[in-house]
Amino acid sequence: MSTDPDATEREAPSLEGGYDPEAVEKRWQDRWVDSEVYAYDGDPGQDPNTTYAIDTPPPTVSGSLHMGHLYGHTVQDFAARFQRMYDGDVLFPFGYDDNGIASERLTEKELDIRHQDYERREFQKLCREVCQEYEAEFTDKMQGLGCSIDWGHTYKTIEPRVRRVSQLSFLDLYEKGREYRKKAPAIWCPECETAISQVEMEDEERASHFNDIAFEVASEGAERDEFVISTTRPELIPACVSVFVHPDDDENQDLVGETARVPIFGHEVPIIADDRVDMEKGSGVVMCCTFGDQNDIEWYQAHDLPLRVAIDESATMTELAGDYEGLSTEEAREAIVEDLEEEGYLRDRWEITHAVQVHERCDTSVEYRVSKQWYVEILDHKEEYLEAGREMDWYPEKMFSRYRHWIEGLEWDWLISRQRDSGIPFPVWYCSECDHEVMARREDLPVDPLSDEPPIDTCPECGNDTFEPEEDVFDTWATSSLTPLINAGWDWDEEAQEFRMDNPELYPFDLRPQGHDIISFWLFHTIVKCYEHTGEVPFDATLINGHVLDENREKMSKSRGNVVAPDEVLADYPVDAVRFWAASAAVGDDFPYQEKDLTAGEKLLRKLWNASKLVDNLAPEEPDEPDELEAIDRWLLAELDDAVEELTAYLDDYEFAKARDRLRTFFWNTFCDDYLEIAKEREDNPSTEYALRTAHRTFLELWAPFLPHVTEEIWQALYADSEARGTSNNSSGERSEPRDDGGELGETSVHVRDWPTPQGYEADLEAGEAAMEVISALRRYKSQNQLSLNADLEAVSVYGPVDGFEDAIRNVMHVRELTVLEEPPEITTEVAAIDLDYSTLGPRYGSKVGEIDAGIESGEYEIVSAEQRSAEKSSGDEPRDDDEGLLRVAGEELEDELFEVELERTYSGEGEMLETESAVVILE
RNA sequence: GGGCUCGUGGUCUAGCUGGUUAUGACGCGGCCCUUACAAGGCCGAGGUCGGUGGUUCGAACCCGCCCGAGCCCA
Repeated sequence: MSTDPDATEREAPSLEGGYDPEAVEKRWQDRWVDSEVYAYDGDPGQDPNTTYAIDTPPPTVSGSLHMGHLYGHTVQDFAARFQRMYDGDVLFPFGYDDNGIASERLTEKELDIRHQDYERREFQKLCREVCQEYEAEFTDKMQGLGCSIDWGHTYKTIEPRVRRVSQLSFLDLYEKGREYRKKAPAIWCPECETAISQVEMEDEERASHFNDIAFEVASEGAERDEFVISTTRPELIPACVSVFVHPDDDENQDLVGETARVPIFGHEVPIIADDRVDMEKGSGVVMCCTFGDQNDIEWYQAHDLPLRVAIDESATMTELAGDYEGLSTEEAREAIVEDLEEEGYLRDRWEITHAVQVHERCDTSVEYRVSKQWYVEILDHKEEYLEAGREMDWYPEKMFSRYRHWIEGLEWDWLISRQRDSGIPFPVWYCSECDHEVMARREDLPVDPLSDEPPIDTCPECGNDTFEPEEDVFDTWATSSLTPLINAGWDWDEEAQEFRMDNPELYPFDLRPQGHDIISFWLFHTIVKCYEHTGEVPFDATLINGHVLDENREKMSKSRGNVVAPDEVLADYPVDAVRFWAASAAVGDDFPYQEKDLTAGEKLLRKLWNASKLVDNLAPEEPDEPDELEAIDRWLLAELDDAVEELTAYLDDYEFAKARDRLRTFFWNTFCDDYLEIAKEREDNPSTEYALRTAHRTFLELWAPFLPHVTEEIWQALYADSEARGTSNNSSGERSEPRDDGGELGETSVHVRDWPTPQGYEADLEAGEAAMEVISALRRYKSQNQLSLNADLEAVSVYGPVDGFEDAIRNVMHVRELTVLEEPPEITTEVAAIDLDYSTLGPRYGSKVGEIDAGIESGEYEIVSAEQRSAEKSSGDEPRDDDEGLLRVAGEELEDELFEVELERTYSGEGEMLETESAVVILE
């Protein structure tokens, strides 16, 4: 704490002057962090039901904070703050994903080095150092968002603890038989020189050429000498292993069973029938190369074709390409086309654009290569993963179908090995004689086989005593998918010989939030991993947030230059205003960033501030509750009860936009515009003073999840002290010496209070409603007559249910003489319209409704009043309930509950008549 | 090409287990300094719910087709 008295004074929360978010927000952010207000201090034995845990997807460090981070974390924070107040302990952790290729590149760039020049552990150390700076900056910015993250509960995917968890995970799945190592075609990035998984590919439109190339028929006695195939990749011709024709392709059926000679290279390949041929494309005859695409792989496997590798791991032509050896695929393509043309094999060539599959990280088009890789078997558990998805609550629900379609479309097992120089290594060695797999011991983890020795001296299979380390590292998703386990402190218990968690009460996590673009891989992989390890679905619910678009509802992108940086926004607007904007979108919907929406938030902060000042002026801090509240005050608190109830339900269901609007409307319109205006005229009234303070405290609590800074400032300025005193009064001993500022805030903060519950106030809500209508009508009258709102009104009569609210009306509208009429005023009424209750009329009368409508329209109807009816009935036989009127129309008798008569009133007395929904007001 | 989603006053939106007067905010026009707030209050204008066909007594809401936008996956 500062010793400078001026500074202390300036720093103290107070309602003096206007609200100054710039100073206030920073101050509270710092104090919340310093005092660890949001620290998770649940204990491992506690009830999981009162523990709310969020599993946050860790952002990549090297990327700067963007609107997606801001929005995503703010939405999570709404849930965290609400749950913390509502139902017990909350864990809102934070992680950094610094284990990926992105941070390696960052390190290389920052230090101007190449990872190849370093030993793996050394390079990782450098990565950690470089990332640390970026992480510090990122942390700072995250704290500037005011999220209630527990900064004592963080992790980095590059840290040794996480490496250990990743390797443990690998060993566990291996022992469970869920992982295998296999030599098979895999998707390969020649730029990164690594295998990648299906999910790391994306399609990109590229300009290319279609080439029609003639192949000779080599076998004797064939019906023709040659045929033509079309390809975009002539450089694959040396890798051609067969030619395919569709079995239904009559035109080319003669070729099946013959042999083709590959142009230039001269090797001969079989011509085979297979229904995977696309007959619509080109000539209907296609070549199969190892490998041009996924189809080639299927053919290779189905027809047991030979492997011809013409392209190496760096996309350079191999020895097999003959004269083209050493060229890049691009160069070889051009050279081969030229030579084909020269030798007369090229029959046609034209430009096209087509979708090429590229590695999402570097945009290099991928190859398919046969190599030995590690896989997690997933295809056989698709049903279980689907079922796991069904067990979770999806917010919004519709997002589940994306997950389902994703799983249904899976065709490959999950390839988890990457041929990269850094990352988390496989804890595996292989016998140099028999290739037997040797796993590290759990207690030794984390290990790096490149620098650590295997746990055994001789191979149990063949007795050999030399081993080769596995050089590959894990796919980063293999680690990122473990965050629930990392957050719950999952580890191997050597003594018990089983996995256990430091905080089992956290798992499964209550909420997994993330953007809708990463459902397919991040969420999916996390479910796969955690489910396989624990047999449980890792999340009760998943919250899928939409994207922040630009003001024209277009996606923000660097290339379009329409990116809005959080820094810029926060420089101009209070965090609370930004949060209020973030709460405006229904969860799952994309929504635009528009400045005017931030202004709306700013206005709200100002309103809350000013209303608080007024409340503070109107009522003592802690008024006693009177034995009997007056009608107007009881009405407010009853309305507040309703609001609390609805709001709680909305928030519990992640309906932040609805909660926000409900609260804003009630606070602004009902409390400020209606009640406060009335309260101003009721100074020194104990009933009103009590209601004012009760409502005000409750409003601060209700707004706290949305507007944490301004509510904390007001709370601390007005109530924190008395609450602290109150607590000590209730407890047995004296109040303990105030601890340092930090510890105290953990108890006095508005954010650690209990969420409000309805207090059971009962009031005549109808009367309140009628009174507000009357006030509104009088306001309208003044406004239309250009009177100021505090102008006096001589005499007003009201006919309507405003019992108990007479004084409120009189005072707030400055009515000298208010009369409540027992009888309707001198008015003549005339039927203006008849409203039918179609919802019951429709089902009952069906197509007759049209006639009824027409009858009313044309005036051919009769209203029989209750009196008339009873007179009629008295002559009839059965006397029954005759309180009700009747409507005779179109040959039907409609009962009272089916229609309502709208009257047009004409006032024949003195003065002016104002009408409202449920009251009549006469001004004299 | 397949799937999902969306299309409501000038702008952003609520409403969508069908019920006839379509919600609110911003913007716009007018009035009002009233015991906090003029960056406030009050009042008002403005939409037939992308188009079209159908189901129904009745459709913004259900169904078909079309147009437009976005996302995911090939």
